[in-house]
Formats: sequence, C-alpha cells, structure tokens
Amino acid sequence: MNISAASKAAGLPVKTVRYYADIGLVSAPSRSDTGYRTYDDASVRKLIFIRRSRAFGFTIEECRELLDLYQDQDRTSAEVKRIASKRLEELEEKQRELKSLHDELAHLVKTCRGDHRPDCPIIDYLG
Amino acid sequence: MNISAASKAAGLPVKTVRYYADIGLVSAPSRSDTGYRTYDDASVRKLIFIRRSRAFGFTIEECRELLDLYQDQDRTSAEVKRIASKRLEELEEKQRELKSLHDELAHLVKTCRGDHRPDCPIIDYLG
DNA sequence: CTTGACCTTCCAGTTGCTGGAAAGACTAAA
DNA sequence: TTTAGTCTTTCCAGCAACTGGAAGGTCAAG
Repeated sequence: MNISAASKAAGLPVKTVRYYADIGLVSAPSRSDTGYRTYDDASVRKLIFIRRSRAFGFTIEECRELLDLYQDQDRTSAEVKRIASKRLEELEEKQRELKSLHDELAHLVKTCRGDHRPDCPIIDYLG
Repeated sequence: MNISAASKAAGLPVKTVRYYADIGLVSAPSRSDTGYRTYDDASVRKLIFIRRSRAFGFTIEECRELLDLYQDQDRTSAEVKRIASKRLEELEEKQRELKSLHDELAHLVKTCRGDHRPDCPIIDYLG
C-alpha cells in the first residue's frame, strides 16, 4: 500500500500520516526500491487508532501512551481508564467554561438591539 | 506608566502587551528618552477591552474589528451584534461537539472496570 | 513518449503567545 | 560611589499539531 491508499484507509491526510512517523508516533514505514513508503494493514490499524484517539482530544503524547497500551498484552485496564478519566475531566472542565462564556455572550447578544445606532451592551461590557 | 504597570492594570502579561503592539492590534506606545514604552489610561482601556474580548474566544482579527467598532462613534450595534452572534454560534457548535465527545467517553470510562486485567472497552473502541 | 497523478524531501507558515539570552536603565541601600 | 537588584530593551526560538508549497523523482495509461 502506498501512502495515499493508507491515508484513505486510515481516514487521515497524507501529510498527517507522514508527520506521525516523523515524530515517532508510529514507526517509520518500510520503503520500496524507489523510496516510496509502503504500509500494511497493521500500520493502518494503528493510524485509525490514533485518529480516533485524537478525535477525543487526546494529545499526541497521550496517543503515544494509549498506543503503547493498545499493543501491550500485559496492560491493565486501570492504566487505560486513568488516562481516559483525565481526559474526561478536562472535557467536563471545558464544558463548564464554554457554558459560562456562552451564557454570558448569549445574554449580551440578546439585549443588543442590532440596529443602526451605536449604543451596544456588548461593547459596553467589553469596554 | 511603564509596561509592567500597564500590564498589571490591564491584567495581561508584559510579553502579551508588547506582542499586541508588535502585531499592530494596538498602536505602538510612545517611548521615554531611554526607549522605555510609556502607557496612558486610554491604552490600558484598550488592552482591557482586548483581554475581555479574547476571554470570549474572539480571534485577534475579531478583536481588531471589535476594537475598531469600540473606537468608532458612528458604529452600528448591528455590526457588533453580527460579530458576537457569529462567535456565539461557534460556541454553541463547540458545546455540541464537546457534549457528544464527553458522553461517548463517559460511557466508555463507566463501562471500563479499571482493574489489573487487559480487557478494556476504551481500547476496544479505539482499535 | 508524453501526460498526469503520485511520490519524495525540505522549509515555512499557522495561532497566540511564551521563554530566554544579552545588554542597557533605574532605584535604593551601604 | 559602588553595588545589587529590578526594571526594560531587542531578538530569536519554541510550543501543538499540523498544513502548504516548491522542486524534483516515479509510475501507469494511452
């Protein structure tokens, strides 16, 4: 499999696939005689794993840990759960932040008349 | 006012205050004989305005527009409202994304035993 | 044989700062 | 007056996680 086939199979841009090997997140793929990267199904599975992990917002470093655990038959689910719980808490914190920002901005937008005149509660609040 | 006094008054790091002038978000401050930046109350008010705008997640470019409107006596509140509404929609979109990620991850974390054994629904889901 | 799609490497840019080095300026105490 | 300590300056590099583009080699179809 050349890189574009692997990228399609993994659902990641070609550039990103190369990037993940550059930073050592996945091991360097083997090369054809002419230097083309060649991928097998196992590599694609790892790329998919990373894509899904990234979708949850895990950092590259966390993806590295998760990938290690994925490939470790002696892993404990406790370790996986620890990493996931940490991310879950971050998501909850982010949700709280977002909600408070949202509610405040929504209130301002609602009270702004949005007409041709200059007076505006949004500007007043910011200034 | 030297830069550190202005930074304290505005609630922004010194580096950030310099940065905002570097990128032309605020105008370059006047300088003392020895080259120290000097700030007045009006500059500080603009910095505070930017800090609050940034807190809502407005990009630097949006802050630029908002600041222009702030300083424009002939602005229309419609223009302000348009920018704020756009941000509000983004916040709502982000909230939806976060909620769906959260719910999915929360479910996985809940169903993971988190013990010494390797089997784990989180890893299963990612892989 | 040519065309066009693919592949390579390398370098730069994105966003919004932040850190650090080297050097000059100011202030207060000894 | 010296000295120490705290400003301040500029400039350059780095963060995260890619993404874009240039210059050039490769491959398959017609």
